[in-house]
Amino acid sequence: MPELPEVEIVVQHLKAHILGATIATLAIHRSDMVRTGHDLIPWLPQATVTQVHRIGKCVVMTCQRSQETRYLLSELGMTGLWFFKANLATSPQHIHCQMTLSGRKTRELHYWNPRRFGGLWLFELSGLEAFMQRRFGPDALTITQDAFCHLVQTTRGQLKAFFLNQQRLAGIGNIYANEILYRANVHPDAKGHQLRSTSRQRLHQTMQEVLREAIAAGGSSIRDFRAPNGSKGHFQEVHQVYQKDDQACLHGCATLIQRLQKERSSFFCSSCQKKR
DNA sequence: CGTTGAACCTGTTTGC
DNA sequence: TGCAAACAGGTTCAAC
Repeated sequence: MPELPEVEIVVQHLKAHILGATIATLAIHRSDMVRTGHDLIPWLPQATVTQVHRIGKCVVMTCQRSQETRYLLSELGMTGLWFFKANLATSPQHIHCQMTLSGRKTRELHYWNPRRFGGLWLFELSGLEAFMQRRFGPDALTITQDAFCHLVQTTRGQLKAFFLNQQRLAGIGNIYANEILYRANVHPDAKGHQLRSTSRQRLHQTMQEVLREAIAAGGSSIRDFRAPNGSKGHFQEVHQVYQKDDQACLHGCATLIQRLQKERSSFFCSSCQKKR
């Protein structure tokens, strides 16, 4: 479910509500959701959350106790969310981790994830750095135009696949890949290295515009996505192509939006989106 | 090294 | 109505 804008919303809410809070208790209901660092679970109680930030589509909470620092990284997968109240989770049996907190108004945190894609990782600094290096390319929201254009130029495959590959560029998923390519007038099957320089630059500009607008709108709530307080995002209301197959292109041409492939489909306008 | 496609899981929607 | 198949925003891993 959550791509960069949704994870950013989750991080904003966590920052506002639990920064400076101390973890009082921690309960793991499904230990297989903890992918790495089981030995660090007993360390967490009495640690204070000193930082919350986003890496690609992951949420990282920095935890401090005495002079030691550890990191709780969570990946949300397709259906994962953090909630401030257990009753915000529509199926309580899929809450896999619960914390109680002290020192702030918000006293609970619940990790809910019905499909169980994603999970929790507990790291020391070296482990976190190795994980980041292995998994993530530069962040889509902050990458410079030059660095982005270089990535595109060195991509032999289709641009849609490039956007989904987190090792090349971190943060974009299927919704935003489709929306960005449409707004930039670039065909999803266009080969990266065949794109003209102006198209590469426009793609970078459009990508960051779309991401910023989506964050400002609270993200996209297609079916499950909710912020930790239960509120929905609104960016789905202005999606132009995602799941709009057979609807008229909004650029004013008479073409209908097409859908390519059954799963993780590309949605695009064959008149407006060019392969170069 | 870069790219592709199947596998992983549960819940909801679609179609017969 | 009931059941099965198709599909959903995610990553991983093997194979090319």
